Amino acid sequence: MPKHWNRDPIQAAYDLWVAKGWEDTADGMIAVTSLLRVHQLLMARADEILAPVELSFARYEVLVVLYFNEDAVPLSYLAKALQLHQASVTNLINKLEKQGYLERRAHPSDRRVTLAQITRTGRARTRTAIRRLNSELFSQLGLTVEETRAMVSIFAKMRHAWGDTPQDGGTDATGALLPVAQSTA
Amino acid sequence: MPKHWNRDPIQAAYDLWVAKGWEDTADGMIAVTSLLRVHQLLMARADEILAPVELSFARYEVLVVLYFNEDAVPLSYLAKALQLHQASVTNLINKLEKQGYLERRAHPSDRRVTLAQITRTGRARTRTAIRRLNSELFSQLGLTVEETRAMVSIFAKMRHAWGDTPQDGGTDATGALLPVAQSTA
DNA sequence: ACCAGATACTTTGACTTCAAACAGTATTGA
DNA sequence: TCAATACTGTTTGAAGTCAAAGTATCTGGT
Repeated sequence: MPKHWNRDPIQAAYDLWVAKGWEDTADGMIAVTSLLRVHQLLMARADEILAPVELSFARYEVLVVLYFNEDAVPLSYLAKALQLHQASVTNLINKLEKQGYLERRAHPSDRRVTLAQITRTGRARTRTAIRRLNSELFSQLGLTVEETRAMVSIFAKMRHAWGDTPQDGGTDATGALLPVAQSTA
Repeated sequence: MPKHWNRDPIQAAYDLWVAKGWEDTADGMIAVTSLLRVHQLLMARADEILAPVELSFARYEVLVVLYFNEDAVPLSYLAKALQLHQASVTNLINKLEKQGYLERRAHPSDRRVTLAQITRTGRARTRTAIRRLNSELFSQLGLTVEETRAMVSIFAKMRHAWGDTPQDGGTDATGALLPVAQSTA
């Protein structure tokens, strides 16, 4: 085989950055770049695993929230829980309702609110989806437990550094790493 | 690992998994979940930083490839380099051409091929974009150099485990993916 | 030389996301 | 009371992604 083997593109990018005199940001650059690549692979695999269950990962996430809430929840709650735009939630709910995995309900006292209630079919689908993801994705990352936890730990630090505060205004920093920036007044 | 104070949603998810008896996959689950969240934050920030330059991160990535290739490159090369679908490349190239940051060229010998050539304006934009990302994103991850490199290392191991081989059929899996360069130019 | 199959790109359509504008409902305060 | 403001959800439109089908061109085997 020819000797100009194809190098890891990410390593190549690192060298380019250094060659341009940006060695001080080269580590961060490839960190972001490889995160994007891993995300791409992860999502492709997840959608592949969920395809037989007729779910995308986005719709799976909605169902999981409902699965763990026996009561119907407001759509606005889903937007906060999943950190999605309201319009995205409306869109996902439309699809899932059309599939028969959930139903819209009226809020008993506040007529602005629409509630989402998972159906029996939805429950069954979600169970299957979770089982499949557990066995084919979450346990197959190719990492040791230590590495996995190290990664989660680093992500937690990043989230806190970026002011990714837990939902509504809690002042306590989860990782106790950094004070939570007072984002969004 | 902290306990159950005001819900970091990801920690809460971990507890749910354990409560269901899935403790063996709970680590992988929150690893995937927090990766998605960090990706979400990262992309939002990147697009925010690039907005004044009238670029999205997706279009920025195309320009960076062209920026480091003085010669025009085939669109199919971009698809491989960025791991994108051909149709996505066509779409991005259309936008960038409309913005005047690149031009389509004919391949001298193979008339199937379309080449993309960055323009002077495109070069200037790319330089600005890189400068902004370097100073406002890549160097602001909120991590130490050691943590950043550890993260890259773990990503490399994941990509390797998932068969994310460099480009076209490179069969040699030397340790190129493992340790992050010890730079020190 | 010629035709079958590969390659390169574009087009069309589905999906997911956000932003902005809109409509209906609740809350607040003057 | 009632008008200004806030909140909830939907609609519409733009961006980006993929899959599948279509067009044009090249290549290879006979």
